[in-house]
Amino acid sequence: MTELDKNYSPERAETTHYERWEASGAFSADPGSEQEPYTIMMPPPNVTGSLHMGHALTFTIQDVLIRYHRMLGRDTLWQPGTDHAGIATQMVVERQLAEQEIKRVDLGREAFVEKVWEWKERSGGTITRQLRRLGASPDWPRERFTMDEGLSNAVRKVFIELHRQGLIYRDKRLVNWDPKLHTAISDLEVQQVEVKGRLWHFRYPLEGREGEYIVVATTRPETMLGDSGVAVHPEDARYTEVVGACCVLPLVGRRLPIVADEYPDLEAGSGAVKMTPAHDFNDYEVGRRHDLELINIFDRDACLNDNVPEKYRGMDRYTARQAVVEDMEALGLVEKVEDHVHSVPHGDRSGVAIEPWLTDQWYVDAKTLAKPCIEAVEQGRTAFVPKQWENTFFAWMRDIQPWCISRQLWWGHRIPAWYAPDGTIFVAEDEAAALQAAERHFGEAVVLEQDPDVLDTWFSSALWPFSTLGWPSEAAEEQRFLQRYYPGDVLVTGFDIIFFWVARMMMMGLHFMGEVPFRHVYIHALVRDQHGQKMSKSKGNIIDPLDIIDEYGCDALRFTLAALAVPGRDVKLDPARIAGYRNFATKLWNAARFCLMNGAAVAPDYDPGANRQVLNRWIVGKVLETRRELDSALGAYRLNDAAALLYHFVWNQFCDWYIEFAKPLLDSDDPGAQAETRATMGWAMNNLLRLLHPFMPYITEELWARFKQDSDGLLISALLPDFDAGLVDADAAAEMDWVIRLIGEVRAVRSEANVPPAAKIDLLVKDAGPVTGGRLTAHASLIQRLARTSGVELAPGDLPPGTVQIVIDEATVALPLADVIDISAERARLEKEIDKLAGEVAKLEKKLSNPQFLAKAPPEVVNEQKTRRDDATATIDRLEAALGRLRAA
RNA sequence: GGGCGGUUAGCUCAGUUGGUAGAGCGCCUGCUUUACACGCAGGAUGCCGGGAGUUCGAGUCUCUCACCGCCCACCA
Repeated sequence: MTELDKNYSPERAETTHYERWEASGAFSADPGSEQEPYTIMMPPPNVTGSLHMGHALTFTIQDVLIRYHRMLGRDTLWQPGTDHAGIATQMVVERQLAEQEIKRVDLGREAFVEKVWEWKERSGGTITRQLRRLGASPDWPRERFTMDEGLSNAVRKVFIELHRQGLIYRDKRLVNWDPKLHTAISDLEVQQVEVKGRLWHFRYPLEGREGEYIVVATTRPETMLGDSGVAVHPEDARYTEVVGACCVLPLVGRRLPIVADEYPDLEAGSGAVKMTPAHDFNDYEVGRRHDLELINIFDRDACLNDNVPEKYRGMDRYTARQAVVEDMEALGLVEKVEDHVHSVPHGDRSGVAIEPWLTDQWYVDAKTLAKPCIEAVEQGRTAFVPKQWENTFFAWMRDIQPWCISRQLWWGHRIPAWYAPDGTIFVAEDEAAALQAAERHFGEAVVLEQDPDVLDTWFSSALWPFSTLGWPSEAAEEQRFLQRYYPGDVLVTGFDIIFFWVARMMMMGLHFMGEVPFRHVYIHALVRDQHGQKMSKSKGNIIDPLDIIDEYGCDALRFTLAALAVPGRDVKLDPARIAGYRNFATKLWNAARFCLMNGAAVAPDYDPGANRQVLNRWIVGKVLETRRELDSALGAYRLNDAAALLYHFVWNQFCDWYIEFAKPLLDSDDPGAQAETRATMGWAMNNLLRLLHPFMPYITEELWARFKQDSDGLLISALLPDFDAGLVDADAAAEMDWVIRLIGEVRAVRSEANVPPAAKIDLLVKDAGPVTGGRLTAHASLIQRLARTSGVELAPGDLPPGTVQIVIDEATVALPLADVIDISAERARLEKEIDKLAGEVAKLEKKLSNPQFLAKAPPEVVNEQKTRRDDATATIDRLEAALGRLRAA
């Protein structure tokens, strides 16, 4: 056996095992397998991305689940890939070009897209390389990119189909326009930002009534240049008289009808609202009801266009705001100005205020597609974990708005629509098909122009669960793949993209595959810093997972994230915790080192059921029980419970007790016991490594080579041990628990009574409980070693006076310490213990004397309380007796 | 305005069907106990945010109040 170094070195393990895993084919799904498949669709990170803590959490969770199911023998598919991330990627490349003073428009569309592809080839692999550093084990040969040919086919096919079904349509309506990026964005890409602004109260002169005004309030004075009406509430007595009349728009001179509409709030502002239907979503609706004119006053940069008086043309919206206010003031038409805090919609990518703008865009009829999704979740065909997210999902889906899917960008899936000179639209697979359709339509060939826009990135992501599996290819192999791996078992993701992505995958999956895309949606939380602050560059509190891996090792990071991944709660990442789990890795390493130093190894003919030593029978049962508890924790996506379980088993059972107890047996001159213990220890380590592997793949793989049987390959491909109830020995467990308690008590006495550490003492045991007769002698060496005693014997008769006594259930153990210790300290210890128990007895007595309790509580609970009281009372008696004997000294 | 989550040991947090309050880190006291000081042994610390209710019994269920956080909508 090779000696191990004193400490585990993560770098070495992390640089050797990944390639071996990958080369072994362990990551790959096997469609020919007899085993049941287990599928996770990896949420494709942005191709521009680099690994942050949120990624580390989500991919660790997924990798734990995948490795665990792989070790259950399932045929696992973890489908990896990246997202082309339309706006994000286009911005990255534009920024790089800007450094060379090249502009996108100068390059032209084709050349620019070519540049983006070049960038992708050069730099797009960062995130997947970093995923490898995290130890993630997806099926890399199946890696997909949302702009791959196959996935692009899927996008076109879906677009064409939905269009044919009337579920995709072109419409002219107000959109969220990003004046910096020059594109429409969806409602979800809009962030509300609190802004300290002002509320200007303007006087609009009433037509034909000298000196009379209607006062309107606005936060955006510049939009008045596009006003086409004023609205008041029909029940607003202040204005009944002017409804139907007109006022005159200052600076412009336009006549504005005053209309009555339910929209204005009687309480707010002046009660009268200026209407700018072309630049405000609410005004747009009011305008439609009252046939108000739509006056578009902005160009695509949100600068004023020719529909405003000459002096304002070309100004940007903020300059215009100032100019309008000044001019209104000059006219004496500003009634008052108030400070006003309100939210202003901003583009989440550009960070500038979005402008509602009237344009032609493509929309998905989300309302229709959402219906089956709502039903599917109601019926539990897809279940959210934790369940409370279903409410969020329902709320959004039930009130869903049309989804604007066209983007005025160059990087993305070009919309498969062509326009004839007369505006007729032909949606088709490609230009040739469109031309053909046009020719049929017009009876002659016409020139077509393709829609210049691309699709929202989330459109292609919505197809991910089936487009990555080969849909819509008719090829037999891909059909079989799709059949086998759709729907997936679980989707693991953060709550922030439930709407962006989860909902849309549900829509597309149900519509095109006729079945939900996944059975479970496991929603994990955000990773925050140790004080609960969101990590952000501006706060400077970012913890980079790669730095953590360098400092503590990948396994420590993974184990930490798993241990903190409580369903439904945010993850607060405390570096002290990571160090703690790094220590855990070291502990495991040294336990293994001890095993090796003592010749522990898996013996080919070893049968755990044939163990004769109680200690060995005990640990075998414990290992298997741990396996079973691991199942129930992971089955409920409780990775934190699973991690805690393994941590405590390894440290507080295996290391603290089993290894310590094994020492005398390993030193023993009974060759049978020695051999059995070596073999059991090897078996236990072998299985512990399996249980830990999903969480700590590197260190376990590193150690595996030393604890596996020759025929075993890599740990990643090993199976978890089978649970066998026959190997769980309850008697052995009771016996070992008793011995552990005894040692604990002796240690406590020694410590509290200030017995010098080097002093060896004798133990006399009366009524040794489960450890009867010769069994006590069998454990004597364990007890001696761990409690630092010189001998352990059964007391022939009554316990002698002048001894310190320990009470464990029915047993009393005497330590002849009277001359070594501080008697008063010992007396205090016993009295304290008696007090504690007396308090408990009092509480139990009160409960047990309550007739209501006796009548209504279930009998087993009553009995339990009685037993507890009786035990405590008996223990008090023995403690009192011990106290008496101490006094007699 | 609508909804969700949180408030448990000094800190960060577990506590799944109501039935003796837990972990990690930190703290205190000991320890060259030949796997491990990234260690070992022992110890202290909680009216489980306030109030009310249901129940034989509430950290756990209901209502309410307070504070913190998040999501959605709106903000003329």
